[in-house]
Amino acid sequence: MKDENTHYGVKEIARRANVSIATVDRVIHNRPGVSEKTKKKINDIIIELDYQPNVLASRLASRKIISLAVLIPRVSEETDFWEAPLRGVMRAESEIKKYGIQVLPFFFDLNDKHSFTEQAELILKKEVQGILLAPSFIEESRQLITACQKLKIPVVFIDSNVPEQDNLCYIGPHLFQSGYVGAKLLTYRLKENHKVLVVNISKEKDNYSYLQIEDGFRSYFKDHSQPCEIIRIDIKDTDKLSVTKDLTRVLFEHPDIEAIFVTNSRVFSVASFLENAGRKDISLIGYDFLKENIRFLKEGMIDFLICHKPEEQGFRGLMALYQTLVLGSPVEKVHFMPIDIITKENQAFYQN
Amino acid sequence: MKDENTHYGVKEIARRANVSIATVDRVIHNRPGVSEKTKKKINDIIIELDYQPNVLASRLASRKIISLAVLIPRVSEETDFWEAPLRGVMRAESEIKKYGIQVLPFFFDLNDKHSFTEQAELILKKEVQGILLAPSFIEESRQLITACQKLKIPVVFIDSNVPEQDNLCYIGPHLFQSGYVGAKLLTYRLKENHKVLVVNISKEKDNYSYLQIEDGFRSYFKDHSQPCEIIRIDIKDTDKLSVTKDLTRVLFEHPDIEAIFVTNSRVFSVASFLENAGRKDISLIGYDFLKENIRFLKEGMIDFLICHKPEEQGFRGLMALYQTLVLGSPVEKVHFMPIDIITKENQAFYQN
DNA sequence: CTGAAAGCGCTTACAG
DNA sequence: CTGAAAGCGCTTACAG
Repeated sequence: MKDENTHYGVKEIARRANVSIATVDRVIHNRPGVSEKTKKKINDIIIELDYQPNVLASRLASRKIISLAVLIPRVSEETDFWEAPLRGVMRAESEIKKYGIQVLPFFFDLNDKHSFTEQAELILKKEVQGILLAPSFIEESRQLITACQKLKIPVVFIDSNVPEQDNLCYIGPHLFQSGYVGAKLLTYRLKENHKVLVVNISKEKDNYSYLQIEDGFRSYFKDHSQPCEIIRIDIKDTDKLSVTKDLTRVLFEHPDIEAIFVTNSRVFSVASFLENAGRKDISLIGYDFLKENIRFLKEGMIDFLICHKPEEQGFRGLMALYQTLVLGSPVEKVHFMPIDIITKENQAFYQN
Repeated sequence: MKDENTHYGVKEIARRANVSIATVDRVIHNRPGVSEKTKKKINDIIIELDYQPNVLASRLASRKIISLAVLIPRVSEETDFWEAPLRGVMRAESEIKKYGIQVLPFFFDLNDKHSFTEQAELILKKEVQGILLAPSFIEESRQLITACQKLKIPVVFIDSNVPEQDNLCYIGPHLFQSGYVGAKLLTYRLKENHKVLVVNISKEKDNYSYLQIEDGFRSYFKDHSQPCEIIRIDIKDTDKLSVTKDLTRVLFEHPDIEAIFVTNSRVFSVASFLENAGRKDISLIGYDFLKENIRFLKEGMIDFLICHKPEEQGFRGLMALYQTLVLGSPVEKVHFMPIDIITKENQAFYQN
């Protein structure tokens, strides 16, 4: 019953090379203590036979546990966004723990750079084999990555990218294009005066993600030479009071604003404001599949949510580490997530 | 180094039950030849220890190959829709073939019921352990499923469901809601007279899928008591001539139609017609991420495509079989796919 | 009805 | 620099 599927194993390689399988094993894993000559002989046979290691057997025999660190923002009362990537990570872990893989989660505070550095140091002490990272703080992330480079620890980015960095890969949104899509959706809701407001609500001064989003947003109008007046506002504090105060002011100055585009997941606080202000005439678009956002989406206060599959980012991020570390197969350097459009009507079936 | 992760195996069960591991194995797999007494004893220990079998070891030791049949429509020149599910199936196979799983693909002709029955019989002869099925022909599918029930072969449906059938699960769209979303999207493009055309292009008389879609589509307007005149047309042949003829007629009778909703993936032929007829003023919505559709989407002839992740349907469908057959873990009876909204702007990042 | 033993394709000490 | 042997947690004949 030998079909074309005949796979040769270490035994056959050893037989052909006239060595023991222990030596074959050494060559396969690049372990020292093999003469160049036998090494070459074995490698040639490996190529000739197109040897594919049996991951099952390998993981079964090796009682080593591979530890992967995950460093992402802590879920705060302010937003439950980071629940989703964590869920994805956990799902990945439960799928691959049978291969002896263990996940060590670390969390930092999005309002505190120091907590990031702190956790990063903790990770380095743990001697993990790979890291999944949300590089929210660019400089601090750069430092961590430099350290990992020296230790040859692969790092995967999710949610946002730090370009020109020697990481394993990035799995997340194409922010520019995402803003572009946002603009397109917004045009569906424009009526006469074509005046829109872009809102960025964030305490973090160093988060440049929204710049790319806003860039894409503005580009849409440029590309389509649509006459559209864009007002913008930065709300530097995330609490209800600040949001209310700032929005009240801008809407007083520009009562003819037709639509609002929020560059991140805090669109719910704008929705809440509009609801209280009785401005249901203003269309609203923002980001992310948060519980609060969905509530306003269902109520009709939010017209569209754009979403980049945060759960899948976590899942795929961890699987990318697994792929290099265990399977030794290559991973794509950049993997953009889809730009999902969520409305009241299709939200029930959305998969993060 | 014994943390809470201590997992007991067959050896420990055997030791505690004072039997050999062969007997434990018999009980685990419900194989005959064990006295009720020892069976009970072993089962009790299994429960007490919360025994989790090691799939790796199990698949490694068992040299049995599990064969799964896939029965889906053949990719025709008319449409490449079924490429995607097949791709998903292949991707699943390459992930799990290391567990000794083999996929046997079978194809039928969507214009020929007989070819379905023929292939179904071939599958039954092959003695496969599971079937992934696109139940395009309802009666014929029912027959196949009845046969599988007797043989205790699990069957997974994708793309469309056959309700009240004892299959393992359904993985596919919620058609009603999908039509509902289509209607919502269409309203974005409506201007004055609110007159829309619903087009169903299909040779198959027995495909009821579009009825559910149309139902959802109409329900949207009912729910929102929007004044909207809905014209409908059935185009019974898929060739260009028929489509042109029928559409020319209906647009002559109703020159004030503002938007067209096509209930399936043949929206490209309507787009092609509109382009040639110079009716770029008419908005167009349809289904599926086909090459031709994307071309028209990019050109702006199609406004929205709705898509239900056909590749993922194939992938998940096969994985569902793997889950029951190999892992023995339960699968959800119905798994609805997201209702994805594709526009010119986000199409580049869409993942089928 | 039950068990001893070999084997799946690897890895891991240990010995030389 | 290299090999013989035991073992990972199961399954599979085979023998009784």
